[in-house]
Amino acid sequence: MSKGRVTVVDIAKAAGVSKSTVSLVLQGSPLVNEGTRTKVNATMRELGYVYNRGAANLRANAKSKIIGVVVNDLTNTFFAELAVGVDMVVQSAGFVQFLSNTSESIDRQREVIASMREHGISGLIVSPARATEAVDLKPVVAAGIPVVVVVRNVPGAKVSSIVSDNYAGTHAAVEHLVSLGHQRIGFFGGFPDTAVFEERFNGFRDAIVAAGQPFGEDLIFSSAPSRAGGVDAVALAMQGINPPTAAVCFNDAVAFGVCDGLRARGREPGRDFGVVGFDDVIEAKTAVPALTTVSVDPQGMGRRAAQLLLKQINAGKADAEAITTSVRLVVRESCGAGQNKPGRKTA
Amino acid sequence: MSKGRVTVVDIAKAAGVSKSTVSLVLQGSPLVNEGTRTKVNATMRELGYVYNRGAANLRANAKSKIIGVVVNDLTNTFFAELAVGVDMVVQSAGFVQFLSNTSESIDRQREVIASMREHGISGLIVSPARATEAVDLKPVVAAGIPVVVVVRNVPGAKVSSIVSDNYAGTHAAVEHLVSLGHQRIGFFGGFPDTAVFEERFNGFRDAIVAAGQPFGEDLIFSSAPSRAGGVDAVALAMQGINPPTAAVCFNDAVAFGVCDGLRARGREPGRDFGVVGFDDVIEAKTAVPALTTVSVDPQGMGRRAAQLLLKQINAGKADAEAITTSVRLVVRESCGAGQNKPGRKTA
DNA sequence: CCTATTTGTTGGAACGTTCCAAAGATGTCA
DNA sequence: TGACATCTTTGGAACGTTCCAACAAATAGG
Repeated sequence: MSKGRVTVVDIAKAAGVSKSTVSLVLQGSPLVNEGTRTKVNATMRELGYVYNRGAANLRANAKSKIIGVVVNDLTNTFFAELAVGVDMVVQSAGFVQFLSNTSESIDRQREVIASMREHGISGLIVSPARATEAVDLKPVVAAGIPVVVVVRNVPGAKVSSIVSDNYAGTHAAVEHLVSLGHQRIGFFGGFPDTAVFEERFNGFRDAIVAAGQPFGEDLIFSSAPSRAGGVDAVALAMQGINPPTAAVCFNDAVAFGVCDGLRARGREPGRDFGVVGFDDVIEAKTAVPALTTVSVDPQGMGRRAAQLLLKQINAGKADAEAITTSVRLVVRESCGAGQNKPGRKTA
Repeated sequence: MSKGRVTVVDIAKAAGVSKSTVSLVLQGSPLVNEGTRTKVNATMRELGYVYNRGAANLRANAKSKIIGVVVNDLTNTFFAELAVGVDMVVQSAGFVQFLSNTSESIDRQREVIASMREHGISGLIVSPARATEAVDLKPVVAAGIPVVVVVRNVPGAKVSSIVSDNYAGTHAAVEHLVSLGHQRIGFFGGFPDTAVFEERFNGFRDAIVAAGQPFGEDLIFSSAPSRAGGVDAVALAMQGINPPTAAVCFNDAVAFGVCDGLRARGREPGRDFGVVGFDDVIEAKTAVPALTTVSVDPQGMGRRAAQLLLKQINAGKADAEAITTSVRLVVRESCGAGQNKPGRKTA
């Protein structure tokens, strides 16, 4: 087993050429004679040669073909999809992905980023843990490693970012509910300590005002941004004196929880109460009722992030680029508008 | 930026010692003088030194501290959780995780495994893509790299495996439904082309027979192992002449789909029809009704897999070990047994 | 026949670490 | 004082690759 691995020198010796020639073959150089090439290739196959990228990366200017991906919560479908999107393009560009999960722990995040640097990543995609600050990314960008943050922005960091148009999303959601005749729409779920919350909430508030409806604190039902949180938010909302008739939710998880909570109270989402989510996770279209939601396409976002990163890696230098991806309201059934159902298809 | 990175020699020069001493400090050797150590450490911090693992791994006998993780479908919560479990223990053992998603593509799987080998992983955990054969893992184990397969077994491969006790799981599910008085129980979802299906199905069939109930092909409602598939299975089941009154589902995704399908037909899962899932994904406990299911704890499974792998890595040699993790029926509401639950609604 | 040019091939140095054998200090004992 | 032991430090050789400069052989142009 641990008897020395097969190296280029072994191949060279066996094939009767020099290690330089083997190296040339390895890189598909046009300089080598066709006959030599096939002979070397045959020998490699025969001896079971495995390329040693570590050794190759050692050379001064070598690029490592490793890109680091850090997500804050892999168990959330949204981020898992994001990672899959990244993996797709990264993989087909011949790179490989170092993926780590931080579980929203900023210490963990620091550790994994440090570890990734030691392994010589040539680019980093990170969906930052809560409370991530510019200083956390500073050393990486100082080392000239391109960084792309996704989903959540990091204020003050000179890095590229790809976030969805949160403001426009909730704005559109409110407009739609208003057009269905709702007079009292609440904002359900999430905690007001993140940039994402702020953006989504602002879109909500401005749209309410723009529709000429009264806006007040009593329309906000804060809770954990999870399914369980959605249940809590409904409980909160329904005990009020003048409960809302529709909810714009912080994300799809909350929206599902809101549906659960409504049913537990004998009210059917879509028929008795309008529910709109945010993210368009895969379950959204198969749930009953199918969830009306703001579509974000996490996988596409992952792909875009990876493309942007690869572009920067190849360009050699990384000018910070801030992209907000446009979102789209996907009308299904949970808002109560699903009458004319037959053809609403998503890409 | 790309002006040469800081190396041990730079540190050595700046601190007035030899590179060997710096190396000793790096490894926390007790041989170095306390004063020297602090001076070197200070210099490292000052110059912004980053350890180069690639170079270190180059030495003949070096262990890479990288472990590869390959999953067949990261967008499925089950596997995402599994990956998180692995990450946890791997991370805290000072290793780092190379994670890749194969999307059930065997070609992709071959590629990523090859790529991982080139990066010198010192262990591999894989949840094999469908139709993976022993030969796909052969080169890896031949290279003396410990391999642990999870979730799905690979027949004939001389590697360790951790799979859940599928047979016992569905067996227990049936027993429970029988104890609730069901006389006609169906097996919903999944395609009979995988070992997992076979095991779960066998547990189901044997339990039906053991309960003295008639077993026939008309109790099987095959479909995609997804939420959408669950809806299809219900459609299939309900058009029969003598439809079942309860379902043991291939997995939780199917079970959720079955609930959706039932509702779409005006029947309430838990009250009018018993539903039992398999996996116990996170959503299972918060769904309405909460899903009765066979708990597999994917995260725990990931942790165990990682522990086993690390053990083998440290032991130097890997004796194949086949572990089946025990499962547990978690009784919630969807089976109709939740009578004594405080919040239960009847009409 | 001599010089260029093209086509393949090649040794050796370099990359950043670890590890070994050995060497300087310093102290201890007889 | 000499012989040892202990503590700390140190050059240099590896590890498996890439790349450069050089070279051999064959072809072409004058």
